[in-house]
Amino acid sequence: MNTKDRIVECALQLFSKRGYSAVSVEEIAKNVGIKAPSLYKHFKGKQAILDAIVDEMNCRYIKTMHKLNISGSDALMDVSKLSIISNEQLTNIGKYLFSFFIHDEWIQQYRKLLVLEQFHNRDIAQHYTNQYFKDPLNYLESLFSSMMDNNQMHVYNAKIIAMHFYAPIKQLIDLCDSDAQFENEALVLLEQHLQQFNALYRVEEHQL
Amino acid sequence: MNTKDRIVECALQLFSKRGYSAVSVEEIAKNVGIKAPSLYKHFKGKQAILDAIVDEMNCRYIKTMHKLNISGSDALMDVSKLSIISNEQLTNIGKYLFSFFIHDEWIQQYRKLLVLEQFHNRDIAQHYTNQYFKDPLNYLESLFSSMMDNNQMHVYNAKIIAMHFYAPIKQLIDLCDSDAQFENEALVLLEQHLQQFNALYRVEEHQL
DNA sequence: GTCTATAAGAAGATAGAC
DNA sequence: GTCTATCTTCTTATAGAC
Repeated sequence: MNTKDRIVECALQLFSKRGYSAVSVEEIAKNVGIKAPSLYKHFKGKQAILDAIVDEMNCRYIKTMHKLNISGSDALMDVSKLSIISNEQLTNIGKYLFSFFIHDEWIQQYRKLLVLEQFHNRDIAQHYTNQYFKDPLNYLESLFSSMMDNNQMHVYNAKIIAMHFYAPIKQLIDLCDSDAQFENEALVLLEQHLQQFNALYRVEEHQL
Repeated sequence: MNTKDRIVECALQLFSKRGYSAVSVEEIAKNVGIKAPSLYKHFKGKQAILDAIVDEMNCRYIKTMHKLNISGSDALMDVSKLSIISNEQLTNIGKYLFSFFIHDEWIQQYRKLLVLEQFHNRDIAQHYTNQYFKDPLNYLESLFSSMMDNNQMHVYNAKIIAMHFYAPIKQLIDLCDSDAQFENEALVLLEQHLQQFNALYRVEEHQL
């Protein structure tokens, strides 16, 4: 990997733990393995590194969303392509969401960065709410909407069903971010949550 | 109010928006209306101000929890004192939780501080997970447990019911923290969430 | 592109007058 | 308790050699 990318990587790692202002340029350089002044050949300044991180991760996010919506995926499939979604498939969507957000190191570090900078940076607050609230909820709302149309789910407010599906998942993610040791417990709760969600909302499969 | 308390108040206000390390002692002093060196007559240093905030707010939290559990309250009542909880009372518990967390300025600022410092400070991470995850979930779990015992709720996993009740509320709080303008929309979603929760989980009232 | 040297300023903290 | 003056260290950033 070239030096510029290594700077972005190291900076993200440090920013995600302690926040932008608590990390010095010298510390970033040290982690990369160069001296601080060398870093200024790659970036105009400290702020430019943060901007590059946000641009890079935002770009990756858009690409990922594009992939998931167009070409499908193991778990997050195009809503319009599926007529019937089994309980197991729905459970897998929940598990996939959780482990994707938790186990991709870049995703996790960038989410932590968004959390730490959200209150004094409007753009970052916007990225955070879009990526971790509005976009997933909109996706799930349309998924559950079409499932209700096909008599696969009991009829309720689709937006609220989406919240009931997603909010517990996001809560478990937040807990893991705050304490990585919680993950094992989170996996059990995730499984139980998804089972109970199916029991509450799904029209029983033998009735289909 | 004395100067020491004003320092704590101003520091919390600033820390909650930009985080501990982005705020200078001079800036805190300026907000209080004194010069930076005067501040050192009240606190040993910057870190001592943060420690005082955490101690103070932790103390308030314990007192509040004590009140709610012993002497009861309009909305969050002692579980053991109530034999029957109506749909409306349950809805009020949810609304009270939300507006208490959102509208008390100290509570909101302290929550934001906990969020901003959680990833590099174990004590703060602990306070955050206790106050915003474990404690409310434990309270609700025992509430729903006793309601199931009394045939007021359909029988499911009480821990998961608690998550289904609380996670959407916490999610709406997080969204309001990130964007205060979201509050009106959040109130609508909160109402719909609580209604749907009752519809899903509660044994219908005329059956009692 | 990386280094050493260094400027320029900010930040935490102290001394001592009032 | 508050102030002015000051110290020291840290931090961002630049200049210029290699």
